[in-house]
Amino acid sequence: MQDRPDDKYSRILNASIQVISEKGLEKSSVSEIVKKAGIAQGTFYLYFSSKSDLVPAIANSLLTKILDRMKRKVHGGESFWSTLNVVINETFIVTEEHKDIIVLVYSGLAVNHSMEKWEEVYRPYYEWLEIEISKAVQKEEINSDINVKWTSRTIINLIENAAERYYIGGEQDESLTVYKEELFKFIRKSLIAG
Amino acid sequence: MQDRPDDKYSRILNASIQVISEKGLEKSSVSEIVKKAGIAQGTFYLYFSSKSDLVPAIANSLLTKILDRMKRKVHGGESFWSTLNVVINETFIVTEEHKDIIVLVYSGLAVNHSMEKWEEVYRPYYEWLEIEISKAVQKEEINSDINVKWTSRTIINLIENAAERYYIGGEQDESLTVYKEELFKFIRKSLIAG
Amino acid sequence: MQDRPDDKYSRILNASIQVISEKGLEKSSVSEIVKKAGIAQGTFYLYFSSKSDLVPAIANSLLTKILDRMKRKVHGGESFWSTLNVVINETFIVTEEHKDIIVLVYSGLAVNHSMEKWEEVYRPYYEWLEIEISKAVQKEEINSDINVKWTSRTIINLIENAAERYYIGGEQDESLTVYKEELFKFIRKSLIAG
Amino acid sequence: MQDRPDDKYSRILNASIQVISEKGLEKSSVSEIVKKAGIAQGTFYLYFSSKSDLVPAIANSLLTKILDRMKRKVHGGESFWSTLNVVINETFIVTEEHKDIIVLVYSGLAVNHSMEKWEEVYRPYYEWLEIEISKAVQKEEINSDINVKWTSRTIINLIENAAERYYIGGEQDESLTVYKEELFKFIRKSLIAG
DNA sequence: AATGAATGAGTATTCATTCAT
DNA sequence: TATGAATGAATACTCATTCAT
Repeated sequence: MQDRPDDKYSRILNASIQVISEKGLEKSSVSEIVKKAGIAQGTFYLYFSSKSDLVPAIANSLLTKILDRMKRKVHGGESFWSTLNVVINETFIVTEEHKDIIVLVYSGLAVNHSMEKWEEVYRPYYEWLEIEISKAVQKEEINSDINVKWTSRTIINLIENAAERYYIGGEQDESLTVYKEELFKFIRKSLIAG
Repeated sequence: MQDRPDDKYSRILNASIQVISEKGLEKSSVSEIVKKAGIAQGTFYLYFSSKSDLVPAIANSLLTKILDRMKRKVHGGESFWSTLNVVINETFIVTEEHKDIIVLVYSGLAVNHSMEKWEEVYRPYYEWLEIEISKAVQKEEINSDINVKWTSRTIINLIENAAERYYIGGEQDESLTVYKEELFKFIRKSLIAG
Repeated sequence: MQDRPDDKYSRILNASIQVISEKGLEKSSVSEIVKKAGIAQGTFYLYFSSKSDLVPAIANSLLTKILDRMKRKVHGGESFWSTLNVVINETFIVTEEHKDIIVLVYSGLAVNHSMEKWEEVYRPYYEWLEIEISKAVQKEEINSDINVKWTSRTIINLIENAAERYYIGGEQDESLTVYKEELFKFIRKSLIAG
Repeated sequence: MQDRPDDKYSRILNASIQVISEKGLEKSSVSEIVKKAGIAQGTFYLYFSSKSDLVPAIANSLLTKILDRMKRKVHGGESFWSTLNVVINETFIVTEEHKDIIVLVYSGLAVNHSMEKWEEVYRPYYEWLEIEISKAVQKEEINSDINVKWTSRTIINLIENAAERYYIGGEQDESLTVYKEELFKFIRKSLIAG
């Protein structure tokens, strides 16, 4: 992972996302990825130490994208409930766009027993929400009797799971709006002072 | 999958769980599984159509186990909150016991694009909780203003995720008791009438 | 091979011909053959000692069929040239009917290094034509200056090859009638006294 | 197939011919071939797409060899009968030398349903003889009342078959010289004007 | 004679990775 | 940096054959 991926790095990453979206990780070969990226076989290993090194890079890329979108929509003055809606909406949008690869991202790290990577990749996202929650506690929008860290992670997982179930699991009995409202209500009731 | 797995089927399944727990699915070989099961290579294919056919079978085995444990502890007279505690406790117990394979189960089905299997395997569990929730609604223990089906699935996912984060993600900043209480409170607040 | 194949033997043989015609020998499995024959796996080995034992049996079946057809059309009084036409016609008819398996028969025996079987299977056919040729020599229809045994085998091979080239090799530039006439002329010129 | 096979291609091809001559195609393993060729397993697949891809390559190699030998002995001034003798002699020589693999070549293409390859491989040989026959027709050495294309193919098949029967089928009742003379006479009588 | 569950040897092919250029 | 030819380890799966019933 590099902060400023040069051209080749990005080309590999994008080619990976395309190929892996189509065939899944196991059935994707490095040779197909480099072919799509337009580089030589050996060049791959100048940017990634192995094929499985792609997974955290993809995860990072996607989570960075999600977090950037959220930050761009949240400016600081609004209520926490507005922020929560942003989190829900953006998660659903990105999950829909990347549904073929997002399961890999959400779970693939775990499957490969690389928990440290998982933690590392998710940390900025978790921490950003922790801050938002803390501010909401201070503003007394939500109950002070909660564990901020635990709540941050639980909410993120809850929203991700709901989006997955909706787009990937095919749980589309209701309209998207109703589905997201149900989710919003569920979380809100848990958090509000009462 | 068979309701009454005969001896060979069970031996393969148990051997698979052992081997896959140790090495993960990809690094587990059929030859190692059959060696541990004490059967011939070809016999494997009389009971499973392929190596990946093991995943839903293991998932089914684990979920059946969890559900059986829950049903044994829930008798019908108790409050929903008591039932919810059983669900939380049993999920945490089985997750701890099978933590090396449970991520595979929760995510492997999705990764292999076998959503139908996922739905099929989870259905009895989802439906059982739906009934419990419906009863609680009738008893006015929980808010009638909820979508029972959606709530059932969300609660199960929420609890599974929390247990995973605790045992697999290493999110053990607090005592298990406190952690589970946090979870119970979070769900309870979402459900109670108010 | 049995002179009076009982019911099961015939069912296996016919199933083999069907399956092998479709997929070729190597890709045909005993399990598929027995399935089509409607018998148990083990029963196959009561009638054939191995899978490759099928090839000479099929060859024998086909050559017996060809020879029977020829004998039925040749009664003894006609000229050798009439007999030659029968041989050509019947070879072409059976080659067309069994084109998917006949290459296997003509060459498969040789490929499996089982020359003795080949000789054994072809012998009745070769010998029948030797007798016809000898009679033609005596009737001074054909040149006495030939090696009867060699000629018999050469003619049979020549006709078989021409039929193969026509139906299997796709050498169908001309009409079938013209093609067979070319063949007839070629052989006749070689044989006639002059 | 390449016109200028590089070193590795040739080494694989020669190793294949040796191994397959000994054990036949089915019982020859790629691992044995690469071992004999002194290259890595994977390298095989850089030059041949599969094991069965060897068959047309071997066929091409052998037919090229036969045709080269013939062309070297035929200079253009001689009579067609001299050329025919060259064709017979060289076919017998190469058949003897490669008797363990030549049946595979003559029949393997056909067995594998790869008629196009067969046609492609044989074409230069067929065409060369067509030209020789045409010249003989012009010189009035042979009957003008023949189909040149058909005759070319028939003669080649006839000679190949005779050589096979002699060396592989064990049809060695007479001396080689007498056997070849019988063959020469048979063809000559068919062709000469009369 | 017939069965069919069980066997286990056998192998083509893939592909991540390396390294000489 | 970049290449891509070469490597060779690694394995799921097939299927002819057996044998207890």
